[in-house]
Amino acid sequence: MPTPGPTQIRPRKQPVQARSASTVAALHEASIQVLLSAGYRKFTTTRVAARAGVSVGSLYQYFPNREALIAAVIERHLDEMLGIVEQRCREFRGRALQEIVYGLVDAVVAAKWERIEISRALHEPLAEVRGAECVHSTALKMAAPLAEILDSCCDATFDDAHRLALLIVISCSSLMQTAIADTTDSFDKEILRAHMRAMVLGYLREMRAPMPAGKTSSQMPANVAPLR
Amino acid sequence: MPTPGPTQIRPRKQPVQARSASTVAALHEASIQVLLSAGYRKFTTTRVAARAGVSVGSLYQYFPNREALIAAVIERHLDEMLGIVEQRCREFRGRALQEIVYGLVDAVVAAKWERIEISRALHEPLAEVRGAECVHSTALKMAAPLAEILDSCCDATFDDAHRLALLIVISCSSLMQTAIADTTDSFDKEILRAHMRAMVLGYLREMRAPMPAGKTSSQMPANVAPLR
DNA sequence: ACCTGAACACCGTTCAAGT
DNA sequence: ACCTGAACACCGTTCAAGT
Repeated sequence: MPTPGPTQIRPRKQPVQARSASTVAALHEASIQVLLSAGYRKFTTTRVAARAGVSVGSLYQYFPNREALIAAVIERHLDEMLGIVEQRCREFRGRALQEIVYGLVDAVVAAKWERIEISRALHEPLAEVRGAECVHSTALKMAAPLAEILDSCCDATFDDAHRLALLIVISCSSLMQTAIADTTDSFDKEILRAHMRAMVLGYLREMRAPMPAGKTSSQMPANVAPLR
Repeated sequence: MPTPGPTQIRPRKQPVQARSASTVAALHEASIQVLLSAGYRKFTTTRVAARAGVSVGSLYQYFPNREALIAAVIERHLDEMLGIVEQRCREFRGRALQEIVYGLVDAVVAAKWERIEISRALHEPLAEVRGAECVHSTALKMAAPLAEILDSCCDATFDDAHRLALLIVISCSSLMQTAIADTTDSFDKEILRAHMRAMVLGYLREMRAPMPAGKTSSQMPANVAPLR
């Protein structure tokens, strides 16, 4: 007999029929709606199921528990942010350090503010176990292209670019998240953008390795065509 | 009759007899023990009350709800961190920028790591509404002495030191919190300390105002006696 | 293959009854 | 003044019964 093991932590069945696929889609959509309209405190399996127009039992057929449900929303959101970073990293490849930093910071801040409602609603679950895992794995995925673009930079060199990249990603993410969650609005978008630019640039300038031959410092951004 | 209003959101009575004072102390202690031994997921009013050796009813006589209970632990922890910052700010008054930054970063990182267990356990509640409020008000309280020491710096000048200070506090706090909550240990204490030094120093160098007459740049730390 | 909803265990909070 | 603990409402999760 094939794998008679207990049904324990299996990530639940995948939808195979049409109606079940639409059930999953409805649950996804309902999750976001409940989050936006009621907030995480009222993010209840019964409430989400009701909003999706299905029974709780159906919900548990596709999501093993409440955390997995919220994790789905988190993952979608973080994947969007990852996409922005990856795209901008391709665009700014080979440019000067300041251009790279400004371009990336601006893109990320803009993207985050476009999703400010959902970002706010996700603040609490992001700190829970499952959410923190998603955050960490996304940070690792973002650090890769960022490390690459740092290495491609035409006017600076770094030792251990990957570690620098990871720290920048974590630092900027947590800063933006805290700023967005702050209901007193101590930092608006423009102020945060300006300070994040200075913080990342200042950090990288502090950390850059002595220039080797072949890279020219303090020059015009070399005429390297951006990738594709 | 004096204030016949409803008993709604009153922060509960203060202990006036000896036994009730000890009940509050026991609840405080039990909260920390439950948090450390069972984690926030199992931080239950019934569990805390049982651990403290009192009934749930007693708990609700002094804490209006579960959030207020965890908030008490959060506040104590953040107050300790605030104390460290205030003390170090007094010690490093008038020193050079790099000395100030290194001294403060080192002190804060060391203090946080001495409380790493409770810091980890508090990661989730820190993101909840009540916790975020505590974090924000503590950040404001920390920014004040930090702004002052930045203004006292003997080899750099800043416009709007308070805003810089607030952003540094928020940035460093959230970075440390994320690093500590990370169970995969991507950043150990020493690495984080080194990077935080560079990040804060780089940021401030990027943000410093042009030197006015009267402050000397790139000098030995002027022989200014630290306060008291 | 998928859906339903009653049922169970557990938790936050209250309140009448005690000392 | 303070404590107790049963009671209530609500939530996460399961599972026998359906189509």
